[in-house]
Amino acid sequence: MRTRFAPSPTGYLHVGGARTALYCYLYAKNKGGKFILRVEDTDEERSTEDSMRMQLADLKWLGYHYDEGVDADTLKDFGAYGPYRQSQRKNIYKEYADKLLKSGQAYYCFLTDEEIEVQRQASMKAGRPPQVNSPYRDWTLAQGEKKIAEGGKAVVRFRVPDLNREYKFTDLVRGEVAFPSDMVGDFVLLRTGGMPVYNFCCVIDDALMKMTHVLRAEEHLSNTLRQLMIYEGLDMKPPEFGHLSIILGSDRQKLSKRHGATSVNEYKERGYLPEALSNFIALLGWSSPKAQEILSMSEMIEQFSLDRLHSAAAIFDEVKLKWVNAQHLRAMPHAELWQRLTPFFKQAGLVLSDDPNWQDRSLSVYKTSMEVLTDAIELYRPLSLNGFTIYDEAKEAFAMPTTPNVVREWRDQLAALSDEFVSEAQFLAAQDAVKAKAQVKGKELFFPIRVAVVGKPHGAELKILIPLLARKLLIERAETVLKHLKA
RNA sequence: GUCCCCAUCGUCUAGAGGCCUAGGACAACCCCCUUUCACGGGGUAGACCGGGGUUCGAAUCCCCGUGGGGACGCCA
Repeated sequence: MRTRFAPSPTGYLHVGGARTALYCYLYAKNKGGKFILRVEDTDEERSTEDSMRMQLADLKWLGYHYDEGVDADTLKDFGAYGPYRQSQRKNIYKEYADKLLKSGQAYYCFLTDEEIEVQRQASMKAGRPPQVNSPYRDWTLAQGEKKIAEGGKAVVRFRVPDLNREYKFTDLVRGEVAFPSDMVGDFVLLRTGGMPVYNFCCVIDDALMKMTHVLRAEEHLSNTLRQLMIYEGLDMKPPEFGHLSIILGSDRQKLSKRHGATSVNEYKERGYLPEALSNFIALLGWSSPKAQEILSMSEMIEQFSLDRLHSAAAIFDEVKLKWVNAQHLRAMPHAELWQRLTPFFKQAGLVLSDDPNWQDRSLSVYKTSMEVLTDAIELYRPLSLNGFTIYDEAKEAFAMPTTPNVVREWRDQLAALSDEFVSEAQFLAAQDAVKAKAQVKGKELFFPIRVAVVGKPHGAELKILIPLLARKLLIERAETVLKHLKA
């Protein structure tokens, strides 16, 4: 049993593509089969190695490990059926195109774009599907070759058999599907430069790479007819096909840029966990037999089956994605969660304690207020060891005549303690002492202390924050505020 | 235009002729927990696109309509 994901490197990895990859991966792993990655880079204009690198990195981040394909880091092929980049398989396609040419199932066509366009318009007007009717269809191979030798530029077209019949196949997700054979006209196999076209190399590769199950996006459903014709022409056995419904935006249009983030990488940067993204997209068209909503990768592998695939299109709802992410976040061991958080802290310039114990303690406090990893940045900012800034809002507290005295008392209370950290009880006691000694209450008490802790009179609750800040640091901050007051 | 696919709460879905007074999850609303917020717990509201069949019986099967989507490239 072999499945494959075959992206074309013409941009970032889209969440729709990620879901296709995920289903292929889950299915292969569930069946103990192989999952293969093939790069469909036959569009020389749009394909870039950079895109390929990005997509492979995204796939790796998602954790969909393939057994054969192109390595994400070295970009080297691995596996027994390579090369895995179509651009490196041109000679193979040529060989099969020649076979079709020789057997009369394909022919050289010298039609120009303009001529084709005229035909297309005419067909449309006549209420027929816009098909090409090539005058070169009946040329012999020798005639075509002669014209090429004389400098003619030709594509290789498949000669669609004009027997009037239906092509039927059983779609893995849709059941029986039938196409009338006259639905398509003679289509291109090889471009003028000899580069093959999707429908052709897809067939050759799926056959040569011994694919047994092809799961792909719904937009390929009608391509299946052409591919079936090629399989037949080459006397090769087609794999099983399954066409996945597409993912829509909130306006029921195909999910695109204007709906917001569509690329896997964007979700990564926004602080989503790969396992949560996978969990969420899996549920867009598949359901757990146990009606489970939150699943780990291994649970998905275990429970995955084709018969629970849903054939209707689904809308991508970021609100639910967030919820799924929060669930995964909260279920994660603190040490691991901290690791995932680290790059975001670093990027935001926060310097936090490297004491695992402290990290664990802080996560117990903050974990439930985070939905995505990036939420942690603002949560942890007041705890940063390097980042004590006195904000503009603090001037309201500075304007109070009682403030210098309150801050001094606060510092003294801290200095009188001895532990590394100040407990909630100690803080409450210290606050009461300040209140008594400085003879203030309400705003006049809370604002200065708050400013001396977080640099502004508002924000997270002190009794939660204080126990996470080293006493030494609290004293330093109070001193800083005092200096600021004198100036 | 032609062909193909799809159609259950706002959203993701369960549902394979009686188990359906249509179940779950997100979101919404209410209550409880909590000195605030968040988490958590409990509850309320909310859907079978329409019309015809078939059947004792239809969300489930068939037909038509409507709506949505896709394909019709020297893109994939």
